[in-house]
Amino acid sequence: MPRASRAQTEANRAAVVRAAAALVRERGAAGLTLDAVAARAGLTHGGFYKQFASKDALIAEAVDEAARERREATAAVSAREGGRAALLDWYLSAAHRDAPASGCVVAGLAGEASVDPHGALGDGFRGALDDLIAARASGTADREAALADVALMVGAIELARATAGTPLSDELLAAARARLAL
Amino acid sequence: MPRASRAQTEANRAAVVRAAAALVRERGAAGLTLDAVAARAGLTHGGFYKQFASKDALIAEAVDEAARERREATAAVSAREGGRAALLDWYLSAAHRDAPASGCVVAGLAGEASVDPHGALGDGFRGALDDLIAARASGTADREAALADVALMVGAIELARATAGTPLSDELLAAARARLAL
DNA sequence: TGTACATCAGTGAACGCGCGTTCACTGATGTAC
DNA sequence: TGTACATCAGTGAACGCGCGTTCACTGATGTAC
Repeated sequence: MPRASRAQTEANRAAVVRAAAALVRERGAAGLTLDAVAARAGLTHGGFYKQFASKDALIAEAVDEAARERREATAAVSAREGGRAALLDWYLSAAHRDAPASGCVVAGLAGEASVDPHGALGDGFRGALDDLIAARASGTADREAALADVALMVGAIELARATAGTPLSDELLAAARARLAL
Repeated sequence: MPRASRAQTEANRAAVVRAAAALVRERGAAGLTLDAVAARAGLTHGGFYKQFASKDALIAEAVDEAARERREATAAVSAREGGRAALLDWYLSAAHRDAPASGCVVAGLAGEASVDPHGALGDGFRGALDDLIAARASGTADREAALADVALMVGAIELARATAGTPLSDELLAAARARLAL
């Protein structure tokens, strides 16, 4: 399958970024392989460097893409009546726990970002974290409370994922919901 | 430096486990290399398989060792007057944020455990998490509150590490302290 | 509009490095007498 | 207690695999006329 059209080329590039945005949340930046990304986008890995400077450059774009996807979904929910509560319900749900690939990028990458804050994903991660804080703080003036809320949300879902399949997992999500519903 | 005495052999093995317990918290299980562990223990990596079945076996021991170290330190603090508050003060301190190698193993490995709950560190991680929950719950009957507290503690320190060097990092720790001091 | 040709996106294979794992070797330790 | 010898912890080098990166090649796309 030689030379694709310009439109196809652009579509392929976007598909690669979207595939990477999913995989980086599911497996982390270190666990993401170019082969897996290309396969998910329906391509082979050989042409990768025609479109991207390096794996790190893709990671950076992927984190931004994941943040953008999530920002749009969050904006839609937050705008509704009772948006703050609905956002929480989703964030601390079993569905979100079980689908990291389409979930919050902050939750998916917090561990890696904490180990290597200056890595390829650092800047994008911090941008996404700012988004999440802003989303939680929207409609309130209490930034300190929003910060604690976000830390709780991220910690709860990460621990719930680490204990998935055990009773503790659901308990953690329920405890976080109870705390934040106050 | 050929054949070491039995006492030396035992000391070397323990040094390797302690080195791994520090490095696994600092760099994660995937970021830990046998070369780095051996060097930190004052050895070369060649003799590694005389003592351990695999890297994964070392990881499992290292996580348990890290949990043990932390349990002892925690027990000492918790036993004191105002132990619960003192534990929090340490956990959410800049010192703890900046020294992951000697810090809480749950905070250090939550990200990796959430991405790969069935990996080499999964069981040890969950054991350490149970310890942390028990430490926080000690003296209270409210398990649900303890679960939310732990999720907040872990989330706050992870996000603080990911943002280390920015004002947000200290803000996150302060917000978590304020929330838990209630 | 059609034709000739240059471009270049994607393929599949190869390269090179890092790191887990293995191995031949050394010589002090530990044991048998 | 001393001597002879087998054991084996640790060394340094090598092996092999995974994966990021590079490259020669293909043939449809895009352009010049």
